Amino acid sequence: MKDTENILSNPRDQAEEVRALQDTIYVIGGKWRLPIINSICNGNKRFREIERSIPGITTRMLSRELKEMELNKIIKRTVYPDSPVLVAYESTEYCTTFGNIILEMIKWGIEHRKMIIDKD
Amino acid sequence: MKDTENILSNPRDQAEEVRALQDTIYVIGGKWRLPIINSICNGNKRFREIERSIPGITTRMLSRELKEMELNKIIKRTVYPDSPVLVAYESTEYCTTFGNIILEMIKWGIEHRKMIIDKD
DNA sequence: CAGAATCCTCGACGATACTG
DNA sequence: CAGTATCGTCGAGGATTCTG
Repeated sequence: MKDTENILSNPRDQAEEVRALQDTIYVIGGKWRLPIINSICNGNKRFREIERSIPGITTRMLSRELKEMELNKIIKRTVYPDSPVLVAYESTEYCTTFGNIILEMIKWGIEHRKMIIDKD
Repeated sequence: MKDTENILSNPRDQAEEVRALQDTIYVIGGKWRLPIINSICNGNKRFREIERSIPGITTRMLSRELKEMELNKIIKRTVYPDSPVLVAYESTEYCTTFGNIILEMIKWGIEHRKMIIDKD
């Protein structure tokens, strides 16, 4: 099984990797999923709080995404029926599995910004 | 500066992180960027070769993305003017900076698929 | 082989206003 | 506060055909 000429993993592995990559992109695709997950993982719980923590997002998009993410068990939504309606969003275990991806993306974004500045 | 009640980093850091995250999403957003980068980093060089390595992509999208990624110095395009036109795409250093993100996303995708199977 | 040209669809996303 | 309801746009992406 030696294949010194080819550094690459075999075609089957490659095919599996592309699929895995595409699956992931499908799940966390779009502009808002990851920022929302990140915000909630950072401890933001209230709707307006999350909203304010993500530049550019609208209530409509936040509402939509939260709803679907709740269905997919990515987050947990709890209503406390006190006087002023209180709702809290919290991360689930599932939610935390995105941690490394988010970390790497934040790292990249910071490095990228440095690069841009250096170039000017 | 002790703040034992708050595990979170301070608001300024959080704001920077969201921005970084959004920057990254902007750069690698869409269905095709990362799969293409991945394919090229895996050693695929020819147009049809890359195309075949990415399930679902059309020549139109591949063409569009490659063109823009060349402009952004994410990849390098070389034409060898031999008898049958030969073109080779190669990764640049810049291209490799996405490595960790892609790796984490592949990991996640593979784990995710396992989960789905176990649940059935 | 390596694409360009065309035409088209549809859904992600935005803006704004309103509700309990 | 925590959303819902409407309306609208625009561009990512798809399907197909054609070219050197």
